[in-house]
Amino acid sequence: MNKKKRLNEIYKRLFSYFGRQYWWPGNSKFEIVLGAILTQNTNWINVEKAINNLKKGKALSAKKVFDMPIDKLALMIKPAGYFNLKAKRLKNFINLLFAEYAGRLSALFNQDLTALRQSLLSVNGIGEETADSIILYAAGLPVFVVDAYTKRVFSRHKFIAHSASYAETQKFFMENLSGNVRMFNEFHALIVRLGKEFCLKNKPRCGLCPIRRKV
DNA sequence: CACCAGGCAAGTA
DNA sequence: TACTTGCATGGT
Repeated sequence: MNKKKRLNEIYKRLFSYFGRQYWWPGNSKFEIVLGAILTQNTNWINVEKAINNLKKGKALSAKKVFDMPIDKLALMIKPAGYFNLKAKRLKNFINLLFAEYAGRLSALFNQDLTALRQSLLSVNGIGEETADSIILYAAGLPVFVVDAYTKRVFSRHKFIAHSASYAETQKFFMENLSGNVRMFNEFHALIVRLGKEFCLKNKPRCGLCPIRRKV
């Protein structure tokens, strides 16, 4: 079986096993954008605590975050880790949103995928994965999100080179998956679900744990 | 105790 | 271009 068929078969099996993942968790596009920045190298449980702090403080809106002093913002998102850094990153994004898009996500998202990606990447603190997460899960445009699990699993299973870059990995998925936004959404979520639940804890042949063991 | 979690940018060679 | 390091809380 060729790579393309195998890749689509893997998606089918993951979906059959785990079912729909209902990503991105969150009740608004703004919450998704914040979550995307807050979850950088951080457990989602900790991100939820940070978002709950903002909810409890009735601060979960672009305007509220824009008006909030950065020190106060940092304190509220503390459970998400790297809180000083992430407070800056949130501010960087919000400042662009107000400077260029009148504080409206709908205005930011009202451009083609390439232009939107460039806009997001221009923010200090938004890299490729965060940008693509926002594009796919908040703007609903077709881009495949690549994360550490994706590279780890699919390089160890020889779909891509171990040295594959973000762009190369993304290209492989987007050129070989038969589906579109719906499938990109579910596939990335399923890969994360797989990583969360099925790492074999450093056993040989585990394609999920971060430590590379000889097989 | 060690190690990791849905990265990113800045510094170094 | 290709590493290395700082950032930080909370769970296992």
